Amino acid sequence: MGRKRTKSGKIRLAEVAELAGVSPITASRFFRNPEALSVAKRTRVESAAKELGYVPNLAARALASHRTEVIGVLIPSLTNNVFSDVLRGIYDASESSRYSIQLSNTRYSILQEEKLLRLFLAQKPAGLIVTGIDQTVESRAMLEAADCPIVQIMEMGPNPVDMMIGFSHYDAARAAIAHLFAQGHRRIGFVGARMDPRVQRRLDGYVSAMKDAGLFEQRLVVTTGTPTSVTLGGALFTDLLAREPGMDAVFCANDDLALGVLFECRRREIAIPEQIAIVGFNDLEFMASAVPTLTSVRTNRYEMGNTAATMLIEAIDGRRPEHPVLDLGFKVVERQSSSARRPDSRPAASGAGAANKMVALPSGHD
Amino acid sequence: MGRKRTKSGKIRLAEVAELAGVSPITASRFFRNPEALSVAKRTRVESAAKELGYVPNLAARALASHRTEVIGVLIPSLTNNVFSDVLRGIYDASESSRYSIQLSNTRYSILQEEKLLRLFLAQKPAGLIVTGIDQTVESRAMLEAADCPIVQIMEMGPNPVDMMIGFSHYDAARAAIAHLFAQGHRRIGFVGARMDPRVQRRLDGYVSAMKDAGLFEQRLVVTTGTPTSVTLGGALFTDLLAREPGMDAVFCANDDLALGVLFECRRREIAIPEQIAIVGFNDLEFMASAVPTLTSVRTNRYEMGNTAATMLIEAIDGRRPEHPVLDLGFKVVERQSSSARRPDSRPAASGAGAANKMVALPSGHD
DNA sequence: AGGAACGTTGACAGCGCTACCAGCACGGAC
DNA sequence: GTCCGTGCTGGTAGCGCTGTCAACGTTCCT
Repeated sequence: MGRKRTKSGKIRLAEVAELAGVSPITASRFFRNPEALSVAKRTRVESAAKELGYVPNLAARALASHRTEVIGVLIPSLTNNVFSDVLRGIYDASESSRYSIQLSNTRYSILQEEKLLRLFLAQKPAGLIVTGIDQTVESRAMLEAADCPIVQIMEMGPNPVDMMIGFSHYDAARAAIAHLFAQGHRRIGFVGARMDPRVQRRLDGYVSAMKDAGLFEQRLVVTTGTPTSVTLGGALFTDLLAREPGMDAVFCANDDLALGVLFECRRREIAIPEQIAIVGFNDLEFMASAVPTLTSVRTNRYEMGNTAATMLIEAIDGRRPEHPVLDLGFKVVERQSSSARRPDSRPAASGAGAANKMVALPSGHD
Repeated sequence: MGRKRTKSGKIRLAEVAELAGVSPITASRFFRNPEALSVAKRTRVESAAKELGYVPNLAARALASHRTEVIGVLIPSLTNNVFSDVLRGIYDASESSRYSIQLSNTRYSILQEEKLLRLFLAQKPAGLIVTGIDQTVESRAMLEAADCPIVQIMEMGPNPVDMMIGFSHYDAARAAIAHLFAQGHRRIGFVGARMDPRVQRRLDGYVSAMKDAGLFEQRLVVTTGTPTSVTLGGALFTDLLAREPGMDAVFCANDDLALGVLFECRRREIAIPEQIAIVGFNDLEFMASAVPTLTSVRTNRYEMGNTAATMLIEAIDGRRPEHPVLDLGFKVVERQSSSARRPDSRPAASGAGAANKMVALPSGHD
């Protein structure tokens, strides 16, 4: 195992400059703004750097320039599939840039978020990506005072701190309920877990759609603060069924819960969608593969992360994006679990997705 | 220009020292090794720092000390559920320390890994967590020359670079097959996707177990390099079934594939486990909730990440862990999908996990 | 009592890089 | 021919912190 070799052997900018026959500051400029050098010196520095295998010391750079090349990302969960897709988008976009990602997990606590935000800001990040629009007053003030670009992701809201990319969870839920109405369902239950602000807004959308139709009843709603899981979906559905045996559809706040409901129905020999229709949220990959295939609301998670990071990097580099506030919308993907038609009990083996029908709905701003 | 006030009135260590009536270096020591100060000065510096709201400048610290407080983590995927659990463990362990996590995604490419490793090492990380034991020769050399502690995670191997925590994928696969043998199954298929080194070793374990029993046949194995998914599980199973209609069990290299097989069986009205038994790998949460509940090999992912980070931090701080090489083992969790008993078709609603039977197997080193 | 041993503290000198501004050569405008 | 702008280059002076090591005061031993 290697031990204590230190500065010795390390190539510094000065060495590169010497080999290239220029001053250190000129060499420095080469790495930050090559255009500013004459072509001759540019090539000399370039080949000197390559020859010596020069790697800049980021700490020294940060110290001297009062700037870092770190993008801070605050997300509420590392386990949730939703965020892993978003993160993948962010990392993919950052890879081709010179910025690196610093990730922190708020665990769905805005107090924790505030703490982490303070920590980030102290390090003068190049940019920041934060989840949602429900920061503490203090966090909000820090964000507004920050001298770096900021992107809020996952949802839309009235007062963006800076840039914003997401969709309306409220509208998405309303669209899901509208779809169920269109299929003739009336007694529609709601199942939700870990009621974070976005799940809450889905519930709000559900409630408003049901009220509009004069069909809302409190007992149709079952929620819990517990983290979501497939098993929990089954348990909550069991509760719901006990309260409201006449229910003819369930809207689940996410796909894990929907899968849990599916399995619970199977256990109870409840026919889907004949007796009960199911609609999930997010459209994770397995929804198209389940038996019966499960209707869900598709959200553009990878694209959201990717676009957010791309926008942020552009803004950092001084090219403000044309649309700093972007609604990525959603799609209600209709599948067997909420189809009025009796689902074919023997579809082609690989045809799980064959019955998909897209219902695209741009999410409007309220 | 002279002594300009630092922009944004940033509090420096010197200010804290002045207010506390000590020298800057003493104040500095307070933050690195409070024990070295007398109690009187310690409290003075502490209150001065709090009063001024001092936040250390990490770039300056890194520059002066030739050291950073960054732990580099190299993982092959951001989407895979397996790694999100590991990551959660790592982040949880790092939160109570002063170290921050720098995450990079190798996308299952050891060449990409080598590139990222070089990048990390140039920044003198405090420690490194790398996935697996299959690095390039060059990467291996860099790791061995690195002057920071290193933990290899996810599996066990003969020549740890430094520390190592994982389990034997080979043994785990053999245990899964042994379980199926014990249930009377003989024609056991293998379904695998994205054949990374660890999946490959599961396949090796399967092959050896089958050969030991004189039951191996190449046509029982279906694999692909494509990324894994539930849908893919169904498709691969379809292939397998076409080749080997007499198959009586399937061992899936991961749980997503197993779920896909479950759905495909449902589509084809194949009874589980009467006609075909299913065993998955990883024991994700939904396995206990499916209908029928699905047997899987439980791996300790969160614990692996958490222990790896904890061990690493201890090593960085000079307290080398007692067991630098740790086998976390695995458990074959037997459920309905591979139970010789006819599964109860109406278990208690919430009793999905009631039929679980643990078969603990420590994974030995070959 | 004298001295060694220990614990605590501070002065100094950078770490490797970049901000700032001055200086230089060149060419076009007058 | 002079002036001045432009483009490029380099010198100076730190950025905020810590490694090193010497110097100090105290305690404990002989």
